[in-house]
This record gives sequence, structure tokens and C-alpha cells, in this order.
Amino acid sequence: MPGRIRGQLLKGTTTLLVLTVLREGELYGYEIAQRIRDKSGGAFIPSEGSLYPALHALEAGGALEASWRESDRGPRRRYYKITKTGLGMLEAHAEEWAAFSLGMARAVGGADR
Amino acid sequence: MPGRIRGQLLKGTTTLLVLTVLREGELYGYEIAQRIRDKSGGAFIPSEGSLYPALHALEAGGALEASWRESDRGPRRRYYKITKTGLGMLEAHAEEWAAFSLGMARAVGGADR
DNA sequence: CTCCACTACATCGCTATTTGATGTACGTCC
DNA sequence: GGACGTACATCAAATAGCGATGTAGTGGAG
Repeated sequence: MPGRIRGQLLKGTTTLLVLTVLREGELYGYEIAQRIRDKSGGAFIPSEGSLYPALHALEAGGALEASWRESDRGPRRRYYKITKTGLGMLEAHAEEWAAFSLGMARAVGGADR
Repeated sequence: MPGRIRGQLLKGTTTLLVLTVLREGELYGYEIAQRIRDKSGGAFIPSEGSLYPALHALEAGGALEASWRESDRGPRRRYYKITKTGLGMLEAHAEEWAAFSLGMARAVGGADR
């Protein structure tokens, strides 16, 4: 299994990845990072320095609603829930990704085409 | 047909796109941008502010060899030719893209998966 | 014959975003 | 009590695309 991807290619994908995992249910920050890691097969592991600012921005933009909750073991957690606005944003980002991915497939070729 | 893609998603793709079109033959800068636009179905139109610096960096890195030539009509052109080093770089970038694209397909889903 | 558009190269400042480092704090296990 | 994992947060530095701007040659429209 190839290692973690990092660098410029990741730019702009955090929002899409976060919204995608939150579509499946309410999660807290640390958990979101793990879900993304697991779903991507270890390819993406959002750093804390990119994940938390992204969550704050999404909350400020009305895409997410958040609340603090205590944990049985360990520090308190901030749970995030996707809003109607967030679902619309998710759709838009998914379409953008699809168009981008299609363009790359056309231009670069690859397994497909 | 959807319009041109721009923004953060493009980060890191210019090198791959340039090397890809130059694999097919010698081209000059302006022509490279057009090829990328055409091959991608209009999705990608590298701005001059990103294309020319990228070409200079690739040349400095030994991936491309360049030469000035006069044109019948219009300004002189700088033709670029991919080197052996450039072909190796192309392969590396193509693999990186494939891994990235696969990770996104897993994480986000889409037409495939 | 003047203006505009297209070709062709180049550089600059702005902006967005990721990374790794650093910090705080809690819990568990040895 | 020290190490490790959990959990959130912020910061400086680096990266690289975008639009604007500049230079210059060619050619067509009005």
C-alpha cells in the first residue's frame, strides 16, 4: 500500500473530504481525520494545522453546526453536524471535483480513456 | 460543456500537464497552453503567470531543453523539448496523480468505485 | 490610419492553503 | 511519574496559481 499523499495536490480537497465524511453522521474533529484516513486507504491524513482551521471556516460559513461534549475517557470533544447549507456546499464541491478529475483524465490519460 | 476550472485544486498539476503534452513532441509556450486547454476539453487553461514560471523551473531542473526560433508571423517563440530527466519526472508525477486520484475515488466516491 | 484583437514571452503582488512545530490538557498503563 | 494516545488550537514558513501589467510583432475592422 502506497504511503500518505502530501503536497500541493491536496490543496482544496479538505473541505470536500470533511463534508463527505460528515454526510454519514455527526463526528468530532479527531474522528474526522481518522475517517478520512481510513476511507482513503491511508492516502490522506489531514494534518491538524489544516483540519481545524477548515472546520472553523465551515462552521463560520454555516456549513456545519458544532457542540462541545464530554468524553468518558480523554479531553472533551467538539462534534460537527452538517447543515442544509453544508449539503449544498458538498454537492457543489463534489461536482467541481468530478469536472476536475474528468479534465485530468482527458489531458493526462491513465487507467481510463 | 462546463467552464474552466481554477483555484486550489489545480495546485501541483501544471508540471504534470506540461510534461504530458511535451511527451508528444516539441512545442512552444503559448502552444503548450492551447494543447492543455484542448486536451482537457477546456477544463484547464494555464494562466501565463503559472505556465511560464513552470517552464523556467522545468528547464532549470533539466527536465526540458529550450531554444528560440523565429516565427513567420508574430513574435519569436521559445520551443521546449522533454529530456530523459523530464521523462522520468513525468512518470513520477503520473504515478503521484494516480495514487492521489485513487485515494479521492475511495474517500469521496464518484462515477467509479 | 487608428484602434483593437491575437500571438508570444515575461514578471509581480496577492491570495489560499498545507505542513510541521509548538502548546495545552486529560486519561491510562506500567 | 513518565510515556503514549486522545483532542483541540494556533503559528510561521513554504508553495504555487491567478490576474494585472508590460513589451512587442501582426493583421483586420472601421
